[in-house]
Amino acid sequence: MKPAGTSFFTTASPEGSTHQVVAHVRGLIERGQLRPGDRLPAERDLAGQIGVSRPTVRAGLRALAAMGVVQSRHGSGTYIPDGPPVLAAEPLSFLAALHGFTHAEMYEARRILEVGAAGLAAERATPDHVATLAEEVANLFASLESPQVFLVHDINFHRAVAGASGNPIVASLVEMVSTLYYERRRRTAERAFPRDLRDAAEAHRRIYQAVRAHDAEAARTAMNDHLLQASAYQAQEPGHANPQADVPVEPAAAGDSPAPRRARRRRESQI
Amino acid sequence: MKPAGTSFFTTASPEGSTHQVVAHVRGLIERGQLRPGDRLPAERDLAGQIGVSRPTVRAGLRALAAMGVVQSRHGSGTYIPDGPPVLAAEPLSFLAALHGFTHAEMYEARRILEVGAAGLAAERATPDHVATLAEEVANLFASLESPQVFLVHDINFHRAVAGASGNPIVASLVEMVSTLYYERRRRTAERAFPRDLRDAAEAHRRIYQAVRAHDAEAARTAMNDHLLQASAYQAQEPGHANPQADVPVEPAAAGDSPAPRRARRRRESQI
DNA sequence: CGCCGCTCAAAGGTCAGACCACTTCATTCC
DNA sequence: GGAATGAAGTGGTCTGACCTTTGAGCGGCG
Repeated sequence: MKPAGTSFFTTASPEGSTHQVVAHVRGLIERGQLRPGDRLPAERDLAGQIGVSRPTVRAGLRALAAMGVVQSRHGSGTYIPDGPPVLAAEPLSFLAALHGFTHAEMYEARRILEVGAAGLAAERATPDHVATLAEEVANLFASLESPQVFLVHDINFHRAVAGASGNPIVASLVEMVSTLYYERRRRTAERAFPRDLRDAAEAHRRIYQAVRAHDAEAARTAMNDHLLQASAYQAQEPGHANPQADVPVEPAAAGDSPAPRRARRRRESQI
Repeated sequence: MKPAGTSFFTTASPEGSTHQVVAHVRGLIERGQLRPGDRLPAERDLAGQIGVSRPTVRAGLRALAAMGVVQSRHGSGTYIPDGPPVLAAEPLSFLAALHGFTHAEMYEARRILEVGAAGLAAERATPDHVATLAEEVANLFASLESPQVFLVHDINFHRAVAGASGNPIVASLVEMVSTLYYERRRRTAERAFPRDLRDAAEAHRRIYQAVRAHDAEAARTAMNDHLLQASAYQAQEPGHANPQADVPVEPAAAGDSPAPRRARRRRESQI
């Protein structure tokens, strides 16, 4: 039996030592010693404070960075992001790739969130919010000739609605889900006809009017109709026109994949 | 190999070397070589494949683990979680701590999601789903005397509704948001009166009936009413009766001398 | 006097090698 | 045949070093 000298009471913590780092940072946040925009102590200092080595600190910070809690700047330090609350979209993106989420499902999730947000926005939008929405509607009508610019204001409008909901959690969720297909929309937007853009602009205007009138039910309906139509429009788009062509190639010849044996098929992927 | 020093464009990657690891794993996932339940190559092998050192691989895997994409088991390997898609709740929890999300906001976000999920469930629930819901309703009525057991079935019921929506993204979001206050509910549940539990069980039964009848509008309304009432019930609860006690005293806390040890006495601010 | 460029400390990023802790499974011994 | 035992294999952590980037201070040049 090897005595293993260093195991006196080192790993006495219930969880991994790296978890201590996350917990420590969490503690700093919860007791208000660390707020958005602040800089964390240097890794070497943090290691001394917590009582672990720097690699362990780095592991914890890496995890926090992946969650979007912190953000490292090479040569400068590690900071807590400033600005409005943001949830990282990458986890959802991975989940989509892993489980083969469909476009329809993503649009549906977005619809639920944005319809709810629109309802809240109608109930609580401040004059400032209303003004922002009005401006973006105007921008939409002003950019019917330029799909790329139109898309920017489209995104801005939906973001503004989420912001007008007054609920930062809802806004974060909307943003996270929306991020998933902005990339895709950027491609389809190029082929949009001005007439379609005009229809979309009109739909946004109806949403805006309902919010301005503080008519929650109308706002919800308008947002729902708008997203249903947008979903249908995207569904008939080419690009992913392989409804059942889900056979993902699988280079069976290559024998360099020793691990997975079974060849179960899964649903269409690609987010 | 590389004599370090001035890179002769070795690191052809635009981003940090650790990002390569994440991208590599993502590639494996997207080309179907890595699916839920599979085990990733060992860290040492992965390091060789990608061409980076093990610490770098570990950093990337740590990030993926924080996102919930992978899951390490000491001594066994790193796996891709099996089962239904799950979004990590920790990022949202940190965001709540950082920006001081209120309970009302969280309940509101949950309400939006679950009301939408209930509507979808009413449209698409299979007989199996309906049966599961019926069973959980029965369990609720059977556990009116035991708040702890009641809570378990309460959670199960809402999870089942989310699952019956047929949309895994919505289910993931519901789960993520719900996780935030299960902890809290566990504490308040202890003080619940049987009469309150009976009311709650009745509310669940109404939701179930609407889903079984495939009446989406009724399901939405029933879920909305239920969550509004639950929110009001929690709002009048004591426990977090420190509305403005979020001033975390002064940092007079003696420095962290050697090791924090078991200082589990942390204040559970919101959550 | 003032602006520009240089220098250097600080901080994050990466690498290398080693050892420990845990799992797993095949072997061996009752 | 079943249980104890041992050896690989794998993630977890540590030590220590070096590089790259950043940013601010400082000195030279105009």
